[in-house]
Order: sequence, then structure tokens, then C-alpha cells
Amino acid sequence: MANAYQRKKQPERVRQQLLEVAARLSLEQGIGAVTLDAVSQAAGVSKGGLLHHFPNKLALLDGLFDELVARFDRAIEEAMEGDDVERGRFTRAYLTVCFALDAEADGKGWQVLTIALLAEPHLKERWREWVARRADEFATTDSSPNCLLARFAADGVWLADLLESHEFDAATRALLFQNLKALSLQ
Amino acid sequence: MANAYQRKKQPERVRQQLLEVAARLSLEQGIGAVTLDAVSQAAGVSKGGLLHHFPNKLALLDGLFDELVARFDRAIEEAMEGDDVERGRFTRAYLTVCFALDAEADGKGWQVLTIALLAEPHLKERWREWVARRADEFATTDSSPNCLLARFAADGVWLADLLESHEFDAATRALLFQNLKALSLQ
DNA sequence: ATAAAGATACCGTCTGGACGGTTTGTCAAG
DNA sequence: CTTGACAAACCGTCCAGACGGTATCTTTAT
Repeated sequence: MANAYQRKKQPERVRQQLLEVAARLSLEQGIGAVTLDAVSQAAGVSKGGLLHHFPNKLALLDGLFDELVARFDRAIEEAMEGDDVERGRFTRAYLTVCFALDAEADGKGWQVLTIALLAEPHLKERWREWVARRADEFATTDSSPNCLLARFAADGVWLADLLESHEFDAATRALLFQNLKALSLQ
Repeated sequence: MANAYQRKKQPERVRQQLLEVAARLSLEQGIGAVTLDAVSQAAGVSKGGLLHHFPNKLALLDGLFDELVARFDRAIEEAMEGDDVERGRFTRAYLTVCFALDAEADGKGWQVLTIALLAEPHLKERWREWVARRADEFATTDSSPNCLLARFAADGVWLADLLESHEFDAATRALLFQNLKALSLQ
């Protein structure tokens, strides 16, 4: 730390570290805690260093968004692997991922996504693009009203997880999941 | 404006104006734009004046939350009036209100609720209380999994409206609404 | 092979502005 | 004449970003 000039350069590692730290900070202390100072310090980098990787704060949030969307995409793709029914496959994967998020260890880190998303009108736009791309991609298999409905419900459940507003028992939760999956097949 | 000492004193009016302005600001420019300076200025009041009505910023957000929840409650109650089927009545009202929000003129102002809600852990807690109270109140008529599901879907639709992430045609939207209402009756 | 010539990856400090909140003062109404 | 409803100036803090530097990588020319 004292002599960081000498230490090995590992830009990709540092960049990753910055994103991780930013996610963790926002999770633990709210989005307000994500300041350039706090993030850089927690990542063991100077503020100048942070600003080298992300030219401004918006770029940092963008990077965070990209990272999280990428994880989301991967999770969905993974969930689609083991499903050989075409109809509603994407929707079922979406359901699976959304319902699993609260249990998952690093799933908590996702929460920052929405917060930033809602706070930053700019990210709202990017999310819209994601939805549009996916809707287009799976138009032939997942565009039925029932699939749409199921995905909306998943969003609702995910929001409830985020806000911790509903106290489910696991059985009800599982039942909901089953019912929604059934909807995706009709 | 120049000489506000002379103008008629109308505390309730000013208070209301402050809340309205705060809602509008958060809607148009994000929650970050809701600063004491901006709100007070846009409401034609000095910052001292604002802080007379709301001793600190948290109190302002609280007031906003109260106002919005009150409107929500009123809207739900109103929607329940014309419904004489007991089973799922609350859920149908909830659906009606959520689906109507984007069309409503001042419905847009609601959006601030979530944003503030997600940003402020403190408001998250209060929202949880609202949900719990309602869930308890209508436990006998609206606690079925299908009702729960319908309400979650409504939340999802509402979120989509908020983020402007989905482009519905009116027909699909109406169909969703009908399907969900049907669910509340099963 | 190697040395010069950039390019890249950082560090540490400074600044200007925004923002929440305080204080003191002023006017009006009851 | 006391209290409530404001105004206006001010304070301390925090924060985004600029800036100028330094050390390490990579490429290129010889």
C-alpha cells in the first residue's frame, strides 16, 4: 500500500475489485455510500486510480450495471440448459433466476441494480433495451400473455424480496413458483 | 416572492405545495434532485421556510411517503366500493389501482414512492408495515396463493410502468387485467 | 538484442461547489 | 405580546473531478 508504484500491475484485477467493492458497499450501506472516496479506499486504490479505470462516477455505475446484467444473462442461460421444452423456456428460466435470487449468497449484491436503476434515469434506458432485446429474441416461444404475466409476477416477487416486504413461508413460495411455471406451458 | 413577509400566511397550503414540488422533482429528475435548496426554491419558499414545516430532510421524505400512501389507500378503498363479492375484493382493488396508475395524470407522482422507498431503508420498513397491516386486515378474503400471485403480478406491471421497460398494447394490458381478476375469484 | 519512445497504470493533493442544517431576524395574527 | 410562519445569511462537511506526477509495461527502430 505504502509503495503501490512498485507492485505488480494488474489492471483487470483492480477493475474487478473496484466493481465488487462498489456492489458490496451499496448493499451494506445503501447507494449513498458509493462515493469515489469510499470505493477507491475500500478497494485499496487511490481515487486517481479509480478514475483511471472509470473516468467518472456514471461510468462506474455503468460498469456495475454491465457486470450485473452479464451475471443475470449467464444465470438465465444456465437455467435454460436443462429445459428441453421450447414453449416458455425463457420465462421458466426467468422465474427460476428471480426466485432463487434471495437464497443465493451473492444474489444480495443484485439489489444494488434496481436501486441504481430507479435512481438513474440513464440506466432505466439501458434496462429497457435489455428487455426489448430479450422480448424480441424469444418472441416465438415466450410472448404469450401467460408468459408475460408469469414474468411480471416474478418481478413482483423479486421486488418483495428486495424490499423484504412480504414474509413467505417456503411452501407458499414453492407453490407460487410451480403455478407460474405451469402458466408458462399453457 | 420578493416580499414574502407581507403575503398572506397559509401554512397548510405551503406545506402541500412543498410536497407536490418534491414529488414532481423526483419524478422529473430523479431522487437525487430532491434537495432542500431545490425543493424550497421551486416551491417559492426559502429553505428556512421549508425547514419550518419539515425539521429535516428525512421528515420531508416521510411526509411524502405519508401523502402517497394516503392517496393509495383512498384509491383502493374507492375501488372496493363498487365490488360486492367478498372473496378477493382487496386484490381486485389493488389490481385496479396499480393498472390505472400510468394513465392517471398525477399517478406519475407515485413513482417517487418506490424510488425513495428503495433508497431509504427507513421507508422500506414503513412499507413493510403497510403490507403487513393490509395482509392481516384481509386475511380471510385475500390470502389465497392466487390472490398473492395476482398482487405480485400487479407489482410487476407497476414496476414496468415505472421503468417504462415494456411496451404494451392496450389490448394485452386489458387481457392481463382480466386474467388477474379472474385469478382473484378462484 | 536492446534501447529509445511512447502508452498504460496508477498515486496524492487540491478545489470548487453542493448540500444539510443552524441561527438570527422579521412580520403577522390571535 | 406571545407564538407561529416565514426570510436570509451563514457554517461545516462531503464529494466529484482535475491535475501533475511517477512507475511499469509494450512497441518500435536499430
